[in-house]
Amino acid sequence: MNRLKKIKDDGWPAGVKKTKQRESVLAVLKNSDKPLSAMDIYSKIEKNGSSAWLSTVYRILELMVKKGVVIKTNIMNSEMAVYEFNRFKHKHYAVCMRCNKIIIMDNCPMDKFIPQFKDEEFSVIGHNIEIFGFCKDCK
Amino acid sequence: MNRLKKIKDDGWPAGVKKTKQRESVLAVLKNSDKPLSAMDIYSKIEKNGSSAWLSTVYRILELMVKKGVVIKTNIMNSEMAVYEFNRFKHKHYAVCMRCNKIIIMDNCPMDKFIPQFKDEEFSVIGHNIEIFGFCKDCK
DNA sequence: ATTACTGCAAAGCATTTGCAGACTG
DNA sequence: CAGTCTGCAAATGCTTTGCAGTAAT
Repeated sequence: MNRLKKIKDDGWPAGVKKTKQRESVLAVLKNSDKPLSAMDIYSKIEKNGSSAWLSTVYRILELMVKKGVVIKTNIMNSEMAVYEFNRFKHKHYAVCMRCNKIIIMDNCPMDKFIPQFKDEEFSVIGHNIEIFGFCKDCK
Repeated sequence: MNRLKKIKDDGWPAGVKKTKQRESVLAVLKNSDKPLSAMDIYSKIEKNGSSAWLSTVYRILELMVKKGVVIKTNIMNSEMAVYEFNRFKHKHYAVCMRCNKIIIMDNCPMDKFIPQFKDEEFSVIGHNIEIFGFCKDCK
């Protein structure tokens, strides 16, 4: 894995110029254990004393997703995408229907599951799973 | 189930006025075996010789979702929501990563699965599952 | 020096909202 | 006839794009 050094040992994607803004975005994502929206990332960068225009944040995120360093998701059909640092760990989230808290699920229902399709052949590459309900504070 | 007659025998939600536009929207959804976007629905209504302004379609969909007659989903993190008539059948979709074809999956990985959470209690209400890969025409 | 990246402004797209007139029960 | 729903227009919120100046290798 990682034989071609697509991602360098320090976690920086190969062939990508280092700039203050890019380092800020990646640092914010590395320091978070929850997925963040572009706006969240923008705010945290400002709070850290740095700066990066919102459109720049979007461009950086798009690049990092393409490089495989960052994962983009839409949680609970929200209109806002969230991004997280790719730690190459397989995981899923449970989302509280009242407070939107995100809880990491430790096991995966797809582990021993063979999907069955109606008529069609289909080669499975991956899956998204999202559980919803109420967290202990909300119910 | 349906003891309180929240949904009438003809499939119309109780206490909801019948209008030309609402009947058109629901008819389009009933006649489709795939989830449709608001725009799809709008186009199909026009094609049928009726009409309903796009914002009206959105308002009707929102109402029908609230009444439990329609299900809203965001497939493959697309920015566009899709809607389907609620046939009260539990199912999941597989989506082709190239042509976006939607294929219905016949079994559900959550059937015999007990989720485990890190630290937190969580009462599960439901789940979304989405499989992605390539359909037989695309690979 | 050359090429790529960012600030900034403005556009884009799906969806929502406000209002006055039209329609349903 | 009272109250709700719709057409229409305009606003919204997230995200993308174009361009000219700035910075990285």
